Amino acid sequence: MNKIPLSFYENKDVLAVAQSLLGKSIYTMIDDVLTAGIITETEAYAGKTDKASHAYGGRRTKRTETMYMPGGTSYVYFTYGMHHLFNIVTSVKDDPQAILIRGIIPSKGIDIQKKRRRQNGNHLANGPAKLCQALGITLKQNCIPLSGEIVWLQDFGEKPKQKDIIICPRVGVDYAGEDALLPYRFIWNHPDYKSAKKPQ
DNA sequence: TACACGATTTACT
DNA sequence: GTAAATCGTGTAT
Repeated sequence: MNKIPLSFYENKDVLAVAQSLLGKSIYTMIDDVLTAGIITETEAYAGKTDKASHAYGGRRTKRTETMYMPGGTSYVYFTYGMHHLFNIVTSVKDDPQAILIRGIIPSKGIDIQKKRRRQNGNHLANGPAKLCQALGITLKQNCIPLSGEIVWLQDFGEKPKQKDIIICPRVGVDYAGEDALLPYRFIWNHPDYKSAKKPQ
């Protein structure tokens, strides 16, 4: 059923994985409901040396401990007092790299996603907290393997052409100083996807 | 214990 | 364009 194996996430090149996630489908089976979407926007967080990363400097806390898990583990965290953000841990155990999923095109269970979001159209899941709400992701899905039956990715061979990939700096990481300028954000310039935060 | 703030979204001027 | 919403987490007392 095309499920992506854990070995895919064990790649130490987080930028390569972040870019190759564009076009993959993310599935969730939460509250007995199946929902899915095609990944159209990602951001890489490059571990201990990346000032924008929660694990910068090798920081280990109760929250960041998930980032030190082996590649293919989900990292969900809660922020702004109301939003959940979904990440995929990559690389090997104790190398805290992760990829933030920033946008999807809903593809399965769209009515459910609209109901969860109480929204329609292209505002449904074009942001990292929006897609968590649409897919039903909360802290309950933190630190679980993406090889299971709750959250997983599938590959149908769909992927953007190189010319349709926009690479630009990450969003909302001004606190990271010069690292805020790194080109670690990848957007699929797809006709059915309009990022809520356009580059430039 | 206390406090400042966030890998955001939404509503409002 | 700006501001409010809202609380877990990290770091300092």
